[in-house]
Amino acid sequence: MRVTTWNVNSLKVRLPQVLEWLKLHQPDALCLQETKLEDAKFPAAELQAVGYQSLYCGQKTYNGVAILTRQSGTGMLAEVPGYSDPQKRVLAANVGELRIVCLYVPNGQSLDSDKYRYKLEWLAAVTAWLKQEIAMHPRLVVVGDFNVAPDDRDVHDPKAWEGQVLVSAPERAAFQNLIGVGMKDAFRLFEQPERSYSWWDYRMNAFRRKMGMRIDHILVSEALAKSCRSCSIDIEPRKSERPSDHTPVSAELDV
DNA sequence: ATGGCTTGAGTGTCAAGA
Repeated sequence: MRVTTWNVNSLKVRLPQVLEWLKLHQPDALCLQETKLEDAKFPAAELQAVGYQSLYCGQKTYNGVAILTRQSGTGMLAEVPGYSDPQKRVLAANVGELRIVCLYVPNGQSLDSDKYRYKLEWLAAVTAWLKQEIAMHPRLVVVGDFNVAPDDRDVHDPKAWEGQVLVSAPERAAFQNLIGVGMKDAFRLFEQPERSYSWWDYRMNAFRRKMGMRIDHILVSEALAKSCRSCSIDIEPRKSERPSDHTPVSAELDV
């Protein structure tokens, strides 16, 4: 099984690229964030035409998550039980032997923002829920835009970013806490190129200058880690016309 | 220099992203 995560920053704008990418790479599951679409406007027919079924949970303008699969997903859950949140950021489903959780972690804006407090509270709620998920589903894959660069090597200029949102100590601790439910960062199970990032700012030619961050992640449960064959970032879509600022991250699992 | 692009909403120009 191959599982991919991609923050598309508007599925309406990025649909042609998503269709093209699906035809080229044929993952078993493609998890999307920032679809920015109400459910009534989700392009399920266009995706069906290239062989993918859609599970989605969206809203107008902001947020929105989806899981596209070749075989149908079951056991869909679109919110953290007991944590009511009008922002559509969570989607879980069983796909084949896997339980897949797709997350769009709040950005946080800045350390003194209410959005930052929301980010930490949200991560704590999700972590508590994932403890239950992994107990019920040992073959758990948690993917998405985490809006946290776990380590300084995930940041193009750690000095400039020190203490900022995406890298601050409380965010990194929250990320480690989430990992602590029994997950591994699939990307770091393997040798990787220097300066591997999944997001580059649209401004200042950040992509060309390799000024990025690794904030999109695939976490695999410890039970799955030994069957993980690879994890890689595909920077090709970031080179296209009207790219998303994020690029796909994929993992291959022997299941 | 709190900008720099991009998107959505909506038709002005601003919020939000990261």
